Amino acid sequence: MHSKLPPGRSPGPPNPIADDGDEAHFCGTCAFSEACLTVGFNKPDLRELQCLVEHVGPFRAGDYVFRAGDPFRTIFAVRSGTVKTCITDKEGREQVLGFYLPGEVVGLNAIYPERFPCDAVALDTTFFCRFSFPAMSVLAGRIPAVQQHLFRMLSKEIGTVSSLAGDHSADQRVATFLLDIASRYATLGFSSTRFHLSMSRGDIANYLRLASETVSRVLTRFRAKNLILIEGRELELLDPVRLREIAEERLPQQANHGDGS
Amino acid sequence: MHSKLPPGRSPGPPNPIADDGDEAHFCGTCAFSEACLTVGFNKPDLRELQCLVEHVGPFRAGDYVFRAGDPFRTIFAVRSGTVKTCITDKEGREQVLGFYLPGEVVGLNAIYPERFPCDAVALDTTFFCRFSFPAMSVLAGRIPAVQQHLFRMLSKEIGTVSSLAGDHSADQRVATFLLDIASRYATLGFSSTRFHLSMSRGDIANYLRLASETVSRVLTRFRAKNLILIEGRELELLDPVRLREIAEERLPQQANHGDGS
DNA sequence: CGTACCATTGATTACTATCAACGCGCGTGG
DNA sequence: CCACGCGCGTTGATAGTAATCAATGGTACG
Repeated sequence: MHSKLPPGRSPGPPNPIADDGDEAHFCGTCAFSEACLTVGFNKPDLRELQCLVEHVGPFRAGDYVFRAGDPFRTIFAVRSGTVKTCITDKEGREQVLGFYLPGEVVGLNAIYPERFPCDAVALDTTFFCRFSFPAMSVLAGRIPAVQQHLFRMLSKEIGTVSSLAGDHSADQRVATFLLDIASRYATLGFSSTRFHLSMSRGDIANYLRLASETVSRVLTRFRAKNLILIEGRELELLDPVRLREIAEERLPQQANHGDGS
Repeated sequence: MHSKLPPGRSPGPPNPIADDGDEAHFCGTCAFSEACLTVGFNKPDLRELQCLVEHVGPFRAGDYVFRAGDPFRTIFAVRSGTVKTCITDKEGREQVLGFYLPGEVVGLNAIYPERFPCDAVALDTTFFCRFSFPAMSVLAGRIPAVQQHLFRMLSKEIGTVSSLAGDHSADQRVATFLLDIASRYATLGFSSTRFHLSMSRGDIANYLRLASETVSRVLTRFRAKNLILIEGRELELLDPVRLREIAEERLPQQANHGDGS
């Protein structure tokens, strides 16, 4: 189980894991569980899904799962651990595109270019279910639930990426980020108020288009306001309601004097 | 040129249009042309594609094509005109998510939520091919080329949205935007150096996460450097190479005095 | 012919990046 | 065992880019 986190991982809460599946069954939290359940675990169709999946890992923190430019053949569903995707421009500057938690699928943005447009890097010790995309496409042609699931995942990813689009203050971005991660852990059945951040401040900052110092300062400020408890990468959300307000507030400074007009 | 634009549109430069299709044929520039051509124009399969498409329009500038919250049933391929998608938060502030030119498809981000997550607003007089998504899914199950095309469009949209992600200077953002629009017009077979911007400065600014004053200033600066000619919404790229450099340069601070040199 | 919106330009503000220094934990190697 | 280096995170001081506030001219439209 999680008991043996390979490198003498210091104390701290165990890492969420989604490995209730085995050779014969998919993980309950797997990105494809819905499709599988719809189809039914015992039908021959499922056997085919089983055949086109491969369990890979472990990847250690810092390992590349794939690299920008690699030919696209497979998509990766995270079983346990965390992944970041990022592009590196020619000057060597990195741009974090996203983080993927257990049950989420990495690599969908590679279908169109037919090459991975970004790197994927493990942040934790990470395991995947690897699916052959061509095989899955064929299956999708025969099983509407699989096809629909792929469409939905792709569409969802568009929405996820768009949500970063707005021009928000540093406070708003950080609050939104914390709540987003929390809700994704909640989906996995883990605590939505207490969890471990697998990524560094630098990665968070990069993802949010901020400087890492700014992220540090915002977190310090949130802690001072008793909105969160944070120690290293261990986080507890003390006031999610207020965080939500911060994330959504639109008026950076409401110096509302009598603008009653 | 493109013979008959249905409603007698007032003066002004002709708007790029992609309506070489008719009842029996799809537009050559249509987002689905590839799928159609792969299948073959004369096969029975294509007849089904024809059956699930509907030509709708015209929409006038400012008209809503769909609104956030509307139930999702159809996707829209732009035949002619331009569309912006945007979300409006509860305080009434708008956030532009994207612009869609002829041949591009609007609405793919609605598959997952099963409702449109954003508004779509015509910026021009605009016509669409409207596709029933459930019907198209069924067809995709039988015609691999159609399914593949949907996957590719979805994946491509993820990449498009991600490209806004980076933290770039105002100059970089504007240069990137101009080149992106130019290349998309080029794909349509129109000039890639001279075209009409259908959207206001405010929309561009909003899309790029800038203030409209900033966009104005950048454009003025680009004109002063002889990188572009711009008059109202008529634009000519005089030095796409240099614009590309600006879009990609990494060091914001370059004390360029003798630029024109 | 007035109203409203768009675009441009100027002056000022302010948010966040940048530069800099320091503490801390950890692995390495003397 | 302890010195050392290194990456990470925090905090402080300063500066710069773009937002905001403000005013003007142009243009479409009723």
